Amino acid sequence: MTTEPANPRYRSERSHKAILDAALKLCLEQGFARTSVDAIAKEAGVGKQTIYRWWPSKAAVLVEAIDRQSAPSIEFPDTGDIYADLRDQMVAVAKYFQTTQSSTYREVIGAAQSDPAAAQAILDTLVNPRVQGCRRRLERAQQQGQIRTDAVLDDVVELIYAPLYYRLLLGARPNTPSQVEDILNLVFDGIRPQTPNPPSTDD
Amino acid sequence: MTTEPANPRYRSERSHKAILDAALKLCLEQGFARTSVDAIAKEAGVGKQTIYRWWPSKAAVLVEAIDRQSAPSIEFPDTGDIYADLRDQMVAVAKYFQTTQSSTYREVIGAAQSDPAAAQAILDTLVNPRVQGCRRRLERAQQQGQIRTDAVLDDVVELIYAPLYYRLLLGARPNTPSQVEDILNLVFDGIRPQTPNPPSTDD
Amino acid sequence: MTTEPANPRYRSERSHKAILDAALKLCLEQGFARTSVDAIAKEAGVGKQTIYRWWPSKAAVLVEAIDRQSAPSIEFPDTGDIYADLRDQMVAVAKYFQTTQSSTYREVIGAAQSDPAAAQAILDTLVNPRVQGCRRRLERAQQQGQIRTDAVLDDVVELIYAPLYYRLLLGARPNTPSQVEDILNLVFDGIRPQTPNPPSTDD
Amino acid sequence: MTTEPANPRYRSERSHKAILDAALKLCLEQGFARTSVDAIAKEAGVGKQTIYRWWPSKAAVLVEAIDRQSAPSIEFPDTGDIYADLRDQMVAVAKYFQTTQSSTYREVIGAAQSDPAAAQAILDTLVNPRVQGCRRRLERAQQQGQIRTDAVLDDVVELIYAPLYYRLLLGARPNTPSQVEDILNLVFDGIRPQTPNPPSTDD
DNA sequence: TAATAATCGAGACGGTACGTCGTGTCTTGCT
DNA sequence: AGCAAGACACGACGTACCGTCTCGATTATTA
Repeated sequence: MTTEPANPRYRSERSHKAILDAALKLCLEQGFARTSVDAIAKEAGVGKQTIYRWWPSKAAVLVEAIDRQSAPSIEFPDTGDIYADLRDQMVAVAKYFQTTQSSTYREVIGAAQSDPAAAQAILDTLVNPRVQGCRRRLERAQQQGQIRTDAVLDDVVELIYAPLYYRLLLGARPNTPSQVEDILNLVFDGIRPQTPNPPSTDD
Repeated sequence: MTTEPANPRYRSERSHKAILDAALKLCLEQGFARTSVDAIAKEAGVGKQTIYRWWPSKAAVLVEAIDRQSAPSIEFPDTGDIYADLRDQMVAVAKYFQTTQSSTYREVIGAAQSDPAAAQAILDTLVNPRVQGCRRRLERAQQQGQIRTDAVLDDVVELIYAPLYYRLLLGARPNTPSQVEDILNLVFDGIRPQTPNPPSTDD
Repeated sequence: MTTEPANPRYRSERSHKAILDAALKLCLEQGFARTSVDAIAKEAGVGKQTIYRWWPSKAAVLVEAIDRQSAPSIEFPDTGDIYADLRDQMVAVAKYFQTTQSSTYREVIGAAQSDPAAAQAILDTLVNPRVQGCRRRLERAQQQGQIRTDAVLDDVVELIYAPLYYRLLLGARPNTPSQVEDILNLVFDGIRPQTPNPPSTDD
Repeated sequence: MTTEPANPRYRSERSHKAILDAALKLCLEQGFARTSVDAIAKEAGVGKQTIYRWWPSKAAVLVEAIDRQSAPSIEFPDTGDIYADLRDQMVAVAKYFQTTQSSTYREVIGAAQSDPAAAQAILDTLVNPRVQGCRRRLERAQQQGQIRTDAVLDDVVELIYAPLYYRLLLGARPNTPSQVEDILNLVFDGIRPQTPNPPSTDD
């Protein structure tokens, strides 16, 4: 795990799990900001020192907890239809971003703005693995001719995920499935007017 | 600012400005998280009460301070070329997001993840005015036929701004001018392969 | 009060008193060592900071509290009979040293062994005023010819008080009134054998 | 030492000594209060458990360590002149009480105010053996007519030692050889005015 | 011009949480 | 099998801030 020290000489597996569970539970109940390390320790039946021994901060605990919780759903689908796969994945993310649970993720990203180590942990543990999954799926699609060959895929990944995070973190508009689809259509077809030159075009 | 009262009488004007200046200065020097209300009050030569009289939180102070600082650059350019205008504006934003000053903005957005009132202030004061400026510019471009008529402009605005915020807040990659241009090209042309020949589907 | 800072710009008299009362109460109930600053603060309905603002340590709080409690009994009696006065005072001290309350005093002296500031406060606040009272009484007695003129009174004071503290702090034997009287007789008459016959010294 | 088990087998002898040495060394360097059991264990190259196996507390360790250190000087001199012997012994104690090493002893007595077991160990191990030595010397002197026959020797011992401890633990005045002698003269001759002439009473 | 009222600086207040240290017990794995 | 090394639950430490509440001094208005 990213946020662990190099040398877990030995750690109590029971305590480890109890800490992650307690952290998630309390954040769900009262929010990340209102959840103190003391409270996590008490809820987990653990000494505060044990938390500080294995994680550098409250945020780091929750990065690992969130990761463990969401690890199963990490794989990107591949049905052969890149549009459908992207849509399904984005809708799944959008739905998660609408849940109460994701508030914890949101607040952890917020805390990471003042905590470079936490920011790095988020990237390494939560964001990049999923981004890479998306990228690999895009690569296959590009090889199959479903995506322009000149598209820089790292940019494409960002273009797809960025609106979801924008809405999550700025809160201007909620992440709804229909808007996800609107965004995806724009990403596929662009905003340039349909080429006025005679030989053209889709709808 | 949203939370200001009707009658800032007496000595208030001087204090008001001193608070905003002190807040920006301290955040620049040591970051938002390490800047306490006490410290702002002391730096501004002001009683703590005076700060709480006008703003509900430290974040709210900085929303106003950042707004005052960036107010001049709020207008969206209109040279007639929507691509060039978007590129110039995005590059300007990207450059700002690379500065040290923007760290304060970044941290304030972070704090807002646990502070709905601050989140609303950010939207109302900092984000929405600029978003609306962008939207109005896009409307003119759409009327001039530079953008597809079926594009939903609110979505387009998000698609343009989201990657900038994504990089600001997730920190995966820096906001460089060249990447801004790559993104903009994707937004304009989409990722779907060119289909010059009318009858087509891939696979 | 000795242990207060020079500049009590203003302090809440209510809190001040509540802290001293709470400290004495908790020490009486569970002993000085088992009484934490947190507990005193909670019992007094006071913030911990308020304690640390006015006293450098838990021991300093209790020095002041004990002083306030015992201030009334500070005066040394003067009936004209120095022996009787010393006996009465010593017996009073011995009785106090046998009470549960004095355990707090005892433990505070114990803590002062590792805390020079507390040691000084004990001397200045609790010990020296009483020692001076005793000394002044001895001076009057010496002038009245009830005490040898060549006796160094500072030493006499110590000789009188020391056995009381010795028993208090070493705990070899309890401070009983009868032993007090034995000691006092020794102090008055010395241990040298009576030498009524003019020519005498033992080898 | 009181708390030692019956069978210190295996590697224990080396560890036992290392613990006592480490404890004394650390207390000398940084004081008893700032010396933790962990630190002693580390310094001695010993597991913490090994310390707790043999002693009930840090104070108990130091009682034994101090005892071992001062055991050689336990015997009371007997030159035949009780005054000279007492003076020599008291001066020796006074000198020791002025050394840095005695700070450890002082602090251990301090800690014992909140630790009855330690208090008992101090009495049994350090104080009573020396007190008994003094008492036995006084007995001989009394039999030789150098001390009043009606003097209760247990009280006399206390009267002699108490001022030394009073100064050690209260710290009002330092333990100097000359003051020791003043005290001793008072103990021998008392404070009552000389009444050499048969017919006499004070005022 | 003096008296009165308001506004503010300074900072004390009751609290909560922090991250560290020390305690005495328990666990692991080396020797 | 015995021990060092140190993880563990626990509890206290002293500090930093929070947001509220005095307290006086200074200012502005009214008498």
